Amino acid sequence: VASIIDVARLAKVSPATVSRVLNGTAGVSAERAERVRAAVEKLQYQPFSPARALRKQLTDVWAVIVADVENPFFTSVVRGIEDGAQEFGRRVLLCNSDEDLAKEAGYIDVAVAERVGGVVISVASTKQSDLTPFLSQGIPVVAIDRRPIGTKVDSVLVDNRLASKQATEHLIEGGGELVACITGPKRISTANERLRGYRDGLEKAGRAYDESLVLREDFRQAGGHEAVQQLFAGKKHPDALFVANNLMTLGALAAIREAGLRVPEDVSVVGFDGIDAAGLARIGLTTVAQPREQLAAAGIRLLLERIEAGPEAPPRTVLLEPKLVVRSSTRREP
Amino acid sequence: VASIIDVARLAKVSPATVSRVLNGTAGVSAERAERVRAAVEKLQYQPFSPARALRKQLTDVWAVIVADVENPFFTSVVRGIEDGAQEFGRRVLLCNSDEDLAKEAGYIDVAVAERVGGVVISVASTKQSDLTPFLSQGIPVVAIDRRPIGTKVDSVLVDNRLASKQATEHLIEGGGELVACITGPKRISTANERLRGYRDGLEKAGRAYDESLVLREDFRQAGGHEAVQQLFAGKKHPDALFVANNLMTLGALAAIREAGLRVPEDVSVVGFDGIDAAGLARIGLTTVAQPREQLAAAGIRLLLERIEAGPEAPPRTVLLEPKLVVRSSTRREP
DNA sequence: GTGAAAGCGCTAACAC
DNA sequence: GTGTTAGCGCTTTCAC
Repeated sequence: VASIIDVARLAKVSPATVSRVLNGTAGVSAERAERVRAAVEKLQYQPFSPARALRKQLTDVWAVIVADVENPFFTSVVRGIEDGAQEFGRRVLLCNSDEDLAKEAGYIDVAVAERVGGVVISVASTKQSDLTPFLSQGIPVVAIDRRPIGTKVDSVLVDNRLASKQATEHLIEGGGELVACITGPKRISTANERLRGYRDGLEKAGRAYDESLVLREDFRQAGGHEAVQQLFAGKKHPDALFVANNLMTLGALAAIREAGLRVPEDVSVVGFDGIDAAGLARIGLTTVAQPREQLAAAGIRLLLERIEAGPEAPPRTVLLEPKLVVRSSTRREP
Repeated sequence: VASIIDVARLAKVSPATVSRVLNGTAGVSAERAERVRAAVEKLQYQPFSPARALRKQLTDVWAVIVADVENPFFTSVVRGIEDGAQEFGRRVLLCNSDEDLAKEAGYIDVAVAERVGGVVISVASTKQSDLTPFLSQGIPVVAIDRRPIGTKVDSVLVDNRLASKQATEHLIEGGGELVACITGPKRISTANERLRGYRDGLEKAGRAYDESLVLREDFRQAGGHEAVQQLFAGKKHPDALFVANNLMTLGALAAIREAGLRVPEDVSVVGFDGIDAAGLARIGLTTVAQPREQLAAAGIRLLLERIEAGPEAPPRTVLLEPKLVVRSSTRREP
């Protein structure tokens, strides 16, 4: 609990000099600097961040708000952001909104109260998430993965629509007669865009859109499981399936297996985002691979540029291209 | 960027009154309180945390330092801690040491500099991780999952040794003749304890300990993969395998599959900790299930009790019992 | 190159 | 109940 004054006293210099040595803000004679360093060492002095933050009206912490920390996609992106932040001497306050608007709003307040240096957020709801607190306080924000509407913020998004269209085409080309789609809730932009791409794919192939083959569930493993059960309980038995989320894909595959069906012989499956565990299964999963590292990297880049440019610069959007990786969970051209 | 003074001015009261209304620290007449709330709303006032922290010499943030954010075991525990922290109005600064001592030391410094209200840490190295900065600054710490030696801190640990012994016995009872073990680096206590339990299991069954059947690799997927390749490249081909980590188990199963071997017919496998993806594979994984929720809950409990009791109270250790869950990746009694 | 001093926004001790 | 005031630890003018 030593303060800068204790250090100054011990080193027989003024607090200002200690500050200068520690921050390298101005020249200090070698001899005195050495005394300061010795005193710091001796007292185990650690500058008290809140005092500095109060003085500078700014924290060297960034907040990362994600919709689900337990989703490997997000942890992977978070990890990338954290690594990047570290390079710039920034710490990361990780907040898990848990797909819950109220929790998200709470964390947004926290980030504002802390006057964090920047925010990277993957919103819980495209329409309802409210980013205006950041904008009104002049805190730089970057939205990633999910599109927030109603606020003009820098964004790093993925071309979900195109990739989903390709995934659907791939299923049809492989002989899929009845292609089903499992996607997420309406409040999540990625869920909608992926559904949109699925429709594009059907259209391109001249197939009719059949509502009974489309299910919306939570972006969780249980959701995928449930959806598959419902699909196969119905009259139409799809022979091809596009699952628009990584966790759901796990659930869907498990349910397919429980139903005694084979992949890809009975049902072709395309998932979304990589799942490490896919290698574990006997089947290699055909999937739309997300550019996780690029998401993190572009997020950091936009954030830094925003910090640099100030709030007046026009918002920018980076659109990344995911890629369909064909493995063995889908049938090839007949 | 409104401050408490702006609010006071607008509400025609003193800053102290505003503070009292916001914190409920003392009675304020209903009328004035209402004026204050209106002013807060009008100005979009958010108290500036660093100023409060400076005044109170304490942050309402907890730090959670984990060894690997990308490991589902840790994210699950982190999530539990975060949920618990929220209940007590605490935020969580998540730090990923990435199994790296230097990175960990950096985060420990940050946590000290922020004077966080408490720390939950899963150390990168049993022997080398240095928790003394917390103790010397009087910051409450709880170690979870991995045992830190050299410092007397509250700990929530799992009885790795016993569970591993049971896992090994199970493999032997199922007809395992040559039981191999893949574990982690020496610096990680859980790796050592699990190995120790494996030896206990062999001993109990009167089997000799064979060093060539024991491999240490990183606690990562690639490590498990590599280890299996090495094992089967050797002269002795084990017919039973205990993998002492969740990610490694994924790699090990993949490598076994690549080698054209069947589980459990050719190789019985027991993993450590649940892997959601196990349900996805054709095989249900027999595994030592970790009490993730209990780890988080006990961690929070010890932290709160430590905060309550102060630094002088004797450190406590909670030992949790993991449970062997038998599924279909192991052969049953012949 | 160095020190004295002011002040960041908040809370708590003190007066009334 | 309420306002006045001091001070938390730091950085940054401003003098010298």
